[in-house]
Amino acid sequence: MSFHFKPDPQAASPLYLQLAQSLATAIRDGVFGADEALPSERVLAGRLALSRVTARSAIDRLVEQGLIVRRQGAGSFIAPRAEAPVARLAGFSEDLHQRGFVPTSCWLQRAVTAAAPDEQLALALQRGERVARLERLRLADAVVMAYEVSVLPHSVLPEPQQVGASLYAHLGAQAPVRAQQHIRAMNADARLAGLLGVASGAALLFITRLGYAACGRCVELTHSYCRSDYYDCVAELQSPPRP
Amino acid sequence: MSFHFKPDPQAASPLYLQLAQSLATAIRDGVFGADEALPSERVLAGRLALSRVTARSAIDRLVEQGLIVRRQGAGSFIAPRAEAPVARLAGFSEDLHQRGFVPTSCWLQRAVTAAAPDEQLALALQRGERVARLERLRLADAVVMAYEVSVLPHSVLPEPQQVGASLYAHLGAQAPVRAQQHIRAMNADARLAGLLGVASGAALLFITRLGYAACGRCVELTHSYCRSDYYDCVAELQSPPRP
DNA sequence: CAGTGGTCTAGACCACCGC
DNA sequence: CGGTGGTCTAGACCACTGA
Repeated sequence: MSFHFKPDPQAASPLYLQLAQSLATAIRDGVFGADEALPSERVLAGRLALSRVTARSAIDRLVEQGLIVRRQGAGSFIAPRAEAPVARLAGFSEDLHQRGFVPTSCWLQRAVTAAAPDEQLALALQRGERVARLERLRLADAVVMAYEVSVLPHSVLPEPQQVGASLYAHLGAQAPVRAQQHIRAMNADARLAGLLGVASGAALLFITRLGYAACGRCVELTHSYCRSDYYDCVAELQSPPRP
Repeated sequence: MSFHFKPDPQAASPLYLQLAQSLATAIRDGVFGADEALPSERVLAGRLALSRVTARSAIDRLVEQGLIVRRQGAGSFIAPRAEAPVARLAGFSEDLHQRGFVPTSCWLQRAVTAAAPDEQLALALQRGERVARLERLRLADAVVMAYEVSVLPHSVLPEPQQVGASLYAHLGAQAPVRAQQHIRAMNADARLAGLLGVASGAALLFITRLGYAACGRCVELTHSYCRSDYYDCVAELQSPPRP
C-alpha cells in the first residue's frame, strides 16, 4: 500500500502541516500497519519533491501527537497504540463531541460584573476592570455533566450575551492555546448536588483552569464541577526536558 | 544587560540544547526583564556564530516550555508568567519535591504476580507474562497523601524488591516519557479511608495512568487514590492542531 | 520602511541500527 | 556496510509588525 499526497505550494497552510495532516489521516485510516515503518525522511522528501527538513517537520508534529515513534538508525514507526489518542486542550464541547455525545449548554448567567480578588489576580486585571461572567450547566445527551463558572476580562469578551454553545469558538483568535488545570476532588454540597442531580456528598471533580492566549495573556479563569460518574478528565503528559 | 554563551561543538549535547538551557537559566535568573524582547533569531545566530535554524530550534524548546512567547513580525518575548511553571510528567516524588515537601514511600507490597485481564490488555502482555506489582502509601512530610498500585511488565521491572523511593529513577532508560492519565473522583470506601486517614465517603482523586517508554511501549499502569485536601493534580494543556 | 518571525531549500556530517 | 534519524549550515522568500 502506498501513500499519496500532492503538496500544494499555493495553499494557505504550510507544506509541513499539509503533509502532517495527510500522514495522520493515512495512519488513522490504516494505510500503514501498526508497528510498520514509515517511508524514511529522505524517501518522503524525494518522492514529494520537498526538502528533508520539511518532511522532518511534518513528522515532528506527529511525534508530538504520539502517532509516531522515532528510532534512531532504524526508522520512524507507527506508534503501537490502538486506542483513541489525544486529549489536548479542548473545550467541553469539542471534548464531548469527540466521544460521540451531543453536548449542549444551559445558561444560568451571562453578564458583566465586578471581579473578585482572586479573579483580579489570576487575570492580571487593571484596577476596577470588569469581567464577563459565564455560568452554565453542561449537558451531554440531555444529562447534566458539569456546572461551570468562567470569568474572562471584559476586554476579551465584551458581549457575553453573544456567546453561543462554544466559548472558544466565540473567542476566535483570542481563545486560549495553552492552559493550566488544577484538578481536585470534592464532596458535593447541597446546592451542587441539586444542580448536578447527584446525592449530597457525592464525589465531584473540581477543576480550576487558567487559559492563556497565544500572546501569553491569561484570558480565562474557569471553575468546573463535574459529575465523575459520567465525565472523566484525560491528560496527556510529556517528559520534562532531560538535563 | 547582555547575554553570554559559549557554544561548545565538542560537548555531548547538541548546540540547540546548550543554547536553550543557557537561555532558560538566563531568563529564570532575570537577565531579561519580564515582557522584554529576546535578541532576535538573526542577532542570536550572528553573535554566537550559529545558523539561524539552530538558534530557532533553541527558542522552539523554550516556547514549548511556556517560557517564551513569539509574536510574528515583532519578536520573541519573555512569557508574562511570574508563577512557577511546568508540571510535565513527573513521578510523585519529583512532583512533591518541587513543591518543597519531603516525599517518602511506605511499601505495602513489591512482588511479581499474575496479571489481571485489564492489566494484560493495557500493557499488551504476552499470554502468561507476569507483572511486577508495587503497592505503597505516598507520604509528604509524614502525612499520607495517596495510596498507589503500579503494575509493570516483569521484563521491564525484573526485581521489584530493588525499587527505592523513586520508581522512575530505578527504571532509567525504560522509564515512561509520555503518559496518559484518566482522572476521576470517587468516594472513599472503608478500606481506602483507613489507609489514607480520611473519613469514609470523603472525595478522593482517582487517577489511572498509562506510561509509555521512549520506544512507544506501554510500561506502566498505575492506579492512584489521592487525598484531595493535600494533593492536587496539575495539568498543562496545549492547543490541538488547527485544521 | 526595516526588522521580525514563519517557512523552505540543498547539502553536509555524525551516531546509530540491522544486516 | 548502507540506510536511518539527529544535527547543523548558508541562504532564500514570505507575511507581518511597528515606527
